[in-house]
Amino acid sequence: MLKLSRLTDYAAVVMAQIARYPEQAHAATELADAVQLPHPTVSKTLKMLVRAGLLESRRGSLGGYRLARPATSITTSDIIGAIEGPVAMTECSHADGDCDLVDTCGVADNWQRVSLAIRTLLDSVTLAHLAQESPLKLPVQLPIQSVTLASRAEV
Amino acid sequence: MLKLSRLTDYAAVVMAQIARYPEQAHAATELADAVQLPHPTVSKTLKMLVRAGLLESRRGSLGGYRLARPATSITTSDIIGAIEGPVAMTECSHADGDCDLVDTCGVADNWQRVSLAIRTLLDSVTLAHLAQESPLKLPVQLPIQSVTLASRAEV
DNA sequence: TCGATAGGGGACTAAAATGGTCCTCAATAG
DNA sequence: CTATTGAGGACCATTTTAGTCCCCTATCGA
Repeated sequence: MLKLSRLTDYAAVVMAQIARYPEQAHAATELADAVQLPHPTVSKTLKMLVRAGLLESRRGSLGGYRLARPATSITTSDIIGAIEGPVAMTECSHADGDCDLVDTCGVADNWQRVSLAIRTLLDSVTLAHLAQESPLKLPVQLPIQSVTLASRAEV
Repeated sequence: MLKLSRLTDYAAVVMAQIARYPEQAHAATELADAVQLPHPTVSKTLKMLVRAGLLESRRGSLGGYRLARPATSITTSDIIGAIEGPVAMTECSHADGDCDLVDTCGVADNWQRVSLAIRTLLDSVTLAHLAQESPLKLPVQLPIQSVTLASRAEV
């Protein structure tokens, strides 16, 4: 299904929630409540986001989480990467490719390109986009159409 | 990581192998050998591809597998779908969305759009592309860049 | 200085998905 | 009739994922 893990999903929701009120610090409890998810799980997710450098945390009574940088410069790719590790469709599409089938496979190169295209796409959608109430309809969808035509025409 | 399952990877490799010699029928054993993967696993993969309607099979001594339609009209999306089920990034991005968090989530719409964009991308890359020895360098990659600009400019 | 409020780190478990193997049955060609 | 080749499904081992919990540390304010 090429699906995101559930935690990644949570991460996106939580990040979006924070992004909507960037000024204040958000406690894990508060977020869990706002988002209707069990506190320990949300907490775990938040920790991962901190470790990835997307959130900053502050302990103590007035503590909580806030964005480490503006929502416009946090990408979906960053969020996915924070929870699942770097985006890579196939074994061999990360740098230290150690797939011993490269010879017989004959598909590696092209997969890597597809992978790259997806990464680029995910890089182009920011947290600011996600957090927007109004859906980002055309901006993403329309230009993609031209890709379809372009690459189809090539063959 | 947003990774394909290993079986999907195998499927792509095997399909590409078949696509390179579309005239003949390919026995599972032959394919397993060509691709350097254990026979039972390859066999399983082939069965799945048949059930998804991407391959046609024929039993008996001169039997084997061949493409159900030309390589140009089989997409990577089809292949992924055959093994992992329909491409959908989030729980709620398939039709029968039954996520009870839609209200508090506030991100669903946009994820669905990202999902759609990826699906569109995967639809635009065909088996013929994959099977090509020479990588499809620019066709896919360049137009995507314009997506980046387009959607960034929008926010 | 103390205590209440928050997060940090990591261990641990249960459940599910994945990968891989195997066995028996059915179809086809010669 | 027999050798070949796929269909279908059971089965198991391993890994991944999700979720919980506990104990420690930092910060604020009384």
